[in-house]
Amino acid sequence: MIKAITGTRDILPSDIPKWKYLENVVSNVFANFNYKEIRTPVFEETALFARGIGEATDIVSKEMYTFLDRSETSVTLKPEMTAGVVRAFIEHSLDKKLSINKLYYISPMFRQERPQAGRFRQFHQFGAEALGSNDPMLDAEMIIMAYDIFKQLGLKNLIVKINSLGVPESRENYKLILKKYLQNHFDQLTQESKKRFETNILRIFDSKEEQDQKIMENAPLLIEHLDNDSLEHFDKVKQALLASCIPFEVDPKLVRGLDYYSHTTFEVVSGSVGAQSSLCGGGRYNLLVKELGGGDVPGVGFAAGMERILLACENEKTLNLGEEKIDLYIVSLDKNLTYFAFQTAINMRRSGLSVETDYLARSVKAQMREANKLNAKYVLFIGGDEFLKGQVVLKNMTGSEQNNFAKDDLNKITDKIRGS
RNA sequence: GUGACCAUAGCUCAGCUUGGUUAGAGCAUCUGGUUGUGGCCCAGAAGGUCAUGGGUUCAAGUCCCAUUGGUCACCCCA
Repeated sequence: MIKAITGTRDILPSDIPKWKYLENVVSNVFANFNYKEIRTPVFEETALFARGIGEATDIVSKEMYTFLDRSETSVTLKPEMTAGVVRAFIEHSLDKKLSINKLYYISPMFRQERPQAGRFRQFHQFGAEALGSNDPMLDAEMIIMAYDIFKQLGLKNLIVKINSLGVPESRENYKLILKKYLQNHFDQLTQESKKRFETNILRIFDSKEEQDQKIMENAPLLIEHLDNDSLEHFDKVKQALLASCIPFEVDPKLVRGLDYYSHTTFEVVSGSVGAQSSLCGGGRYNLLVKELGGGDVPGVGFAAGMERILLACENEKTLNLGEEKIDLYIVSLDKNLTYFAFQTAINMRRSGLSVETDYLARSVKAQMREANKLNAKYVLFIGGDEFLKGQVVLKNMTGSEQNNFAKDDLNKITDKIRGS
C-alpha cells in the first residue's frame, strides 16, 4: 500500500470544518485591518531563499526540499512565505502602485525536518507582510492581528514575547561585546554552543542546556546596547501594545532564526501544545527588499503555524463547530421511482438547497437511517398511494410532522423548507 | 541528522509478563425487528496473511534479530 510521505498528512472531510473555520477567522481579521490576500507559487528558484533567508540558517542549510527540474534549474518548495512575497512585490513593482502594501497569505509550506507534535514536513501557515513603512505602529499591528486571531479562536494560555534586535550597526557592536564576555567562559559552553559562537553567536541565548544558561544569565544583553533610534522604535511598539490591551513580556533572549530581521521581533507561544509551542513568529526586516534586488523598502511581518493553532484549539476545546446538516433527503418508496427521485434532487439542488438521495436501491429503513445520519432537516417521500394521486410527502425530521404537496410543485416544497 | 518508545479489525484497545485448540471487545459499517418512516433499543452479518522478513521452539500475536512505518523529544522552527 502506498502511504502519504513522512511528515505529510491528509486533511479528511471530517477535518475540513475546523480548517474552514480557522481560515474564515483569519481572512476576516485581515480584511478588517485592510490586508489584501496574495498567492505566490509553491516553488521558487532556490537562490531566492538562499539569499532571502540566509545561507547559514538551519532552514536553508538543512531543511529545504530542493531539486533540479528538467531544465537543470535548482528549485525549492517554499519553506516560508516572506521571500516569495517580497520577490512578487519587487517583480510587479507594487511599491509604485501603492505607497504601503499590506498583504496576507494562507498557504502550505515545506521543510524536511523530523516530524513531531505540531511539526510536519508539509504544514500550513497564514501570515502578513506590510511593506513600505518603518512606522512602529505596523510592528504593533502585526502582533495585535495575531493576538486577535488567537483570541477569536478562544485560545487562552498564551504568552506574547517581544524583543528588539536593533539595527545591524548596533547589533554588530553588541556581538563584539558578547564575544568578549563569552571568550572568558568559552570552556564551560556546550559543544553545540561552541559551534554557535562561530556561526550565530546570538543563538546561544536559545540553548536549553543548563550549563549554557548559567553563563548566559550574566551575559550582556543586546537590548542594553541598542542605539537611541532603535530604543525609541521599540518603546513605541510597546506603548501601542499596551494601548491595545495586548499583554506581553520583553524577552531580551528572543532571537529569531532568520537572518533578515532587524528591530522588533516577536513570538506568541502556547502552553497547550507540545514542545513546539511557538504559534507564530515575526518581526521587522528593513533590509530584505534591498537584499533581494528591490528598492530601499522597509517591511514587517509574521507567520503562524495552522496545525499548531488547531492543536491548541483541540487541547483547549475551544471550537464547538455545529453539526453539518443538509436541507433535504429524498426517499424512494418504490424502486422504480428512483429516477424521479434523482431528477427531483437535481432540481431542488439547482434551486439552492443541499439535497441527498439514495444511489444504492436501499430499503426505506436504510434510507431513513441515512437521512438521520446526514442530519437532514426534511425528508421527501416519493411513491405509494400519495404518488398515485400526484402527491409527495414532506416530513420535518425534528418535529416529525408531515405535509403533502403536489409532486410537480417543487417551489412550494422549497419555500416550506426555506421557511423553517 | 541523534535518541527513546510503539506497531493486533475502519477507529480505540484487550490478549504478550507465565508461548499451547477456530485471535476478542466497544464504537463505526451493513442487514433485519411485517405491508411505506430515522434517532433509542434488540437480533444478526461482514471485517484481521496480529506491520514486513528472518530466527528460536514440537508449537510464536506472544520470545530474539533486522527492516519499514508511526509517536514523542533533541537540533531548529510556525
